[in-house]
Amino acid sequence: MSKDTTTEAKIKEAAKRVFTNKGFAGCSSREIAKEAGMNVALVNYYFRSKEQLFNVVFHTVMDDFMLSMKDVFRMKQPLETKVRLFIEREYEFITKHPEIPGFIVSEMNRCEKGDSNKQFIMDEIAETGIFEEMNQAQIRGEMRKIDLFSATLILMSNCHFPFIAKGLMQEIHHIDDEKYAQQLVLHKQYVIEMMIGYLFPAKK
Amino acid sequence: MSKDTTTEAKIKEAAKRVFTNKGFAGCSSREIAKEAGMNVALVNYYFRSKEQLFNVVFHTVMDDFMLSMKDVFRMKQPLETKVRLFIEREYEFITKHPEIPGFIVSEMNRCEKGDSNKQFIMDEIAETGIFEEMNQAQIRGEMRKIDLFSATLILMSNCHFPFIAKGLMQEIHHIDDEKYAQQLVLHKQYVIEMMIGYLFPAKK
DNA sequence: ATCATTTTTAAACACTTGTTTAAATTTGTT
DNA sequence: AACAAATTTAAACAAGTGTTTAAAAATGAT
Repeated sequence: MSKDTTTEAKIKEAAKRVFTNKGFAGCSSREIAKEAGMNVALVNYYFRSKEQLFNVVFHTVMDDFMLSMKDVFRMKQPLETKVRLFIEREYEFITKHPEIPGFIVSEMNRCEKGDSNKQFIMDEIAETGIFEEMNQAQIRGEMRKIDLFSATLILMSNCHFPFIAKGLMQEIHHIDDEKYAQQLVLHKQYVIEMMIGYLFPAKK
Repeated sequence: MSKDTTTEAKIKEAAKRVFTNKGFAGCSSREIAKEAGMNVALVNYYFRSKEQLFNVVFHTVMDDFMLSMKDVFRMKQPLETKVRLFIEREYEFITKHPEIPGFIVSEMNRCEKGDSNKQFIMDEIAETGIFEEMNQAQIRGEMRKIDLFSATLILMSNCHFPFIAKGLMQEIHHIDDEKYAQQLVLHKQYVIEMMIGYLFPAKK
C-alpha cells in the first residue's frame, strides 16, 4: 500500500493537523482519531500513547520547518543574498503553514528543561556554518557587528511573529483574513528593507 | 477585609498565574483552586464557570498589558522619543511578566471570530491618537512612509517575540535562563537602534 | 481451505474534567 | 443569644480523558 495512505500515515497526518492547530493540551486522542476517520484504539496501537504520537509529529514538523532554512544557509551566495532569500522563503513557507510558528514556540516552552525530545533538534542550523559565515563577514566589515544571538532573534521575530500574532493584529486593525494575507505580502518587503539596511549598512 | 486578600481576589490572582503560564486548555479548575488554597466549588461560587473566570482574567491581563503602551502614546514628546520609550517600557514590563505576550497571542488565536469578549478590547490603542500622529509625521517627511499596520507589527514583533520564543532560542544557542535574560538586555538596544534607524531615516 | 499473524473494532478501565448540590460553618444584625 | 445571610466544605454528578482488553475481521502464507 502506498506510503501516505497507510493507517499509520493517516493518523500521523491527522495528528499533525490537530496538534499544530490546537496544541498538545488543546485536543484529545479521540479528536485525532475522528479527524483520521479511525477508531481511538488505533492511535495507541500504532503510536503507544498520545505523548509519543505528539513527539513523532513534533519532530516531523521541526524537520519541515528547518528544511528551507538549512537550504538557504548552505547556498553559495553572498551573505546579504542569503538573508534576503531567508526572509523570502520563510514568508513563502509559513504562508502555506501559518499555524507552525505558533505551534513550535508554544510547545518549546511547555516542556521541562532539558527534554531529550527537543534537545539538539535545532543543532542542524549551527551545522550549516551560518554563524561562522556571519562572524567572518563581521570581521571583514561587511556585516554590522551585532551579537549573533540578536541577529538570529531579529530575523526570526520579523518572520514568525506576524503569523503568530494574527488574531491580535486583526483585532487592533479590524481586518479580515483576506486583508491580513495582503498586508503580510507588503510587510515582507518592509522587513527585507529594514533587515538588509540594518545588518549591511556599508552600502555606498 | 482588604481588597487584595478576599477569597475572590485570591482566586483571581491564582487563576491569572495558572492561566498565563499554561493557557486555558492547559489547566483545570482544581489546579486553580489548589494554587489559591481554596475548595474547587469556590471557583464557580464566585465566577460561575472556568470560562467566565478566564474572561475576567483575560481582560485584566489585557488592561495591564496596554497600560504602559497607552501611557507612552499619550505623552507630549516627539514621535521618535515615543518609539524609543515604547520599546524601553515594553522590555521593562514584559521582563517582569514574561509569560504575558505568549498568553495573549495564543489566546487571541484560540477563539472563534468575532468573540465579543475579545472584540474592541484593543481599540484603546487607536484612541490614543498614535496612528494619526504617525500619519502626520509621515506627511511632514519626519517618518518613513510605511504602512501603519506594518509599523505596528514590526514594533510588536521585536518587542514580544523575544519573550514568546524563549524556549526555542535557548535550544538554538544552548543558553540558560540567566544568560538569556542578559542577552535580552543587549537585544533591546539593537532593536531600538534598528527601529529608530528604519522609521526615522532623515537624520543628517 | 487452513491457520497464524496483523489489523480493526467495540467495550470497558480507572481517572480527571467542569459543575452542582446540600449540608456545615462563619459572619453580621438585631 | 438568636436568627438570617453569606461563605465554605465535602460529596456527588455526568461527561470526557488516555489507555487497555479481548473479540472480531482482514490479511497473507502454506
